[in-house]
Amino acid sequence: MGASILVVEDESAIQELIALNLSQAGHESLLAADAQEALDRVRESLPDLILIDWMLPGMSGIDLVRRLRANERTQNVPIIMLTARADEVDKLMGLESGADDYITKPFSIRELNARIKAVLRRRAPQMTEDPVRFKDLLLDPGTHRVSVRGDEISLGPTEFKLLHFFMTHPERVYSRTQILDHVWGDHVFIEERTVDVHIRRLRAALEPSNTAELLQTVRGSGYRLTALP
Amino acid sequence: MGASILVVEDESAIQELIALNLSQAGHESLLAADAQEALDRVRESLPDLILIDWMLPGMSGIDLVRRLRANERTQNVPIIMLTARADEVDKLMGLESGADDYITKPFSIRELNARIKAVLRRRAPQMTEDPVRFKDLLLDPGTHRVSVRGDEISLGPTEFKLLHFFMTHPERVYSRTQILDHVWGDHVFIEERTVDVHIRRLRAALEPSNTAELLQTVRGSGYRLTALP
DNA sequence: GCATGCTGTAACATTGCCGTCACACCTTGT
DNA sequence: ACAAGGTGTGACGGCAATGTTACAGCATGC
Repeated sequence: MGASILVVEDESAIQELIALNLSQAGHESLLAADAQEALDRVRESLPDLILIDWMLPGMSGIDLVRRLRANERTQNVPIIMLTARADEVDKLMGLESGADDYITKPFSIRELNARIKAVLRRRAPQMTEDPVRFKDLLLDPGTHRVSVRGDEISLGPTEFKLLHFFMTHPERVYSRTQILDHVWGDHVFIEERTVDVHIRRLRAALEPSNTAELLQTVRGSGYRLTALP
Repeated sequence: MGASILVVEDESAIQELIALNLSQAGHESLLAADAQEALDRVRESLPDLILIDWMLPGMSGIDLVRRLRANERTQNVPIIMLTARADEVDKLMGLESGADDYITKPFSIRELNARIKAVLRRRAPQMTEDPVRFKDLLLDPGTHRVSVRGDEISLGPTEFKLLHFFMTHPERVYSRTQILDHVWGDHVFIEERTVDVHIRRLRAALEPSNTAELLQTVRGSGYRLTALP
């Protein structure tokens, strides 16, 4: 814990309420009263999460979300919307505009905390250029090599990305759809069963090093890379 | 509608006022005059919502909330605080102690009803991606694993969802129809007795860890996951 | 032009789970 | 004690999910 959270809210009462609550939960809160101030704040330092009120003076909360999503720097920062209007339409618009979650006012502090915790928890680890280690496996995106205790393993491009994804997201189960999104990229239109085939090819490549059993299938859910039996 | 609501209030005038109002709204009201009585009541049957007066003889309302939140059995029951003191501080303390909402006295019946309705609407404990604990059981949807004190339990997809449902809705009896709706999804056309079979399979899987008795049969009503003997 | 390596898809094989039934057992009321 | 309904239990056929193999297309390099 101990995340930095930007609160964009014009009503000072609610702002203080949230800020106090966040600090008690061990978070650092940054405050902004309108969209422009929020954008300025974000330019200085990137928060781990942004809470945005739907109704803001000047630029609306939704427009702010769009702006944040359009900016490469901020497009991956999770956003929670606060809205007084409980209509389904609003919810949809909020999510479509790019928010990760929304809460309708009046909301309880418990609920707010739960949402924050949930959003922060699924703050996904990114696939960077750094070498990744998992059990005996060593994967280096820079040199594009995979090895087990020094013995190199030869993988095709797709198998490499697939293993890279699993090694940066170990122990977690991912559906075929999620795997397609992360490894192939969103919006690709590929048969889900194709994932199975690549899992098989990856397993075959890992087989000689006896590390294939790390890649488990979870019937009905997807696949997972695990260190446990 | 038709929720059971526990009212913890020492002033009998207000108590009766609320009870009358609740019954007119189609709710069943349970009454308790102090914190201890409230705890006793809760032990018998779990209400859908608890109204707690801030000022109570003996243990204060806030302490009661803390006690309820500390108890595994009651930690997810929504709570609304009634308080005569309108200070922001009080609001904060009430919410931080674990209440879902608060109402300052004097309050209008209309407002009370609105709050109750709102809280009940968002009451349903959701089956999220968060790990769930219940007694010795630990279920993690993210990794799709269930364990008892470290020992993993292997479950099929349906048994997993079934256990997940019960663990997020403990201490409450669900009919076979309700279980089908929640676990299989609405509008499925499946024999109700099928639920029995899956309950049996789940029990068999829990048997080795001596946690099978947590899954109780309530003859004529359905099933329930409970910590009580 | 040919060989090579990789990919996505389809088709077939296999596994494991699911839903249902039949019957045994238990509970309740008369 | 009996009947009647509710629940436990074991077995079984079916089928959906997954494993596996084969193949055609498409780059790339020689």
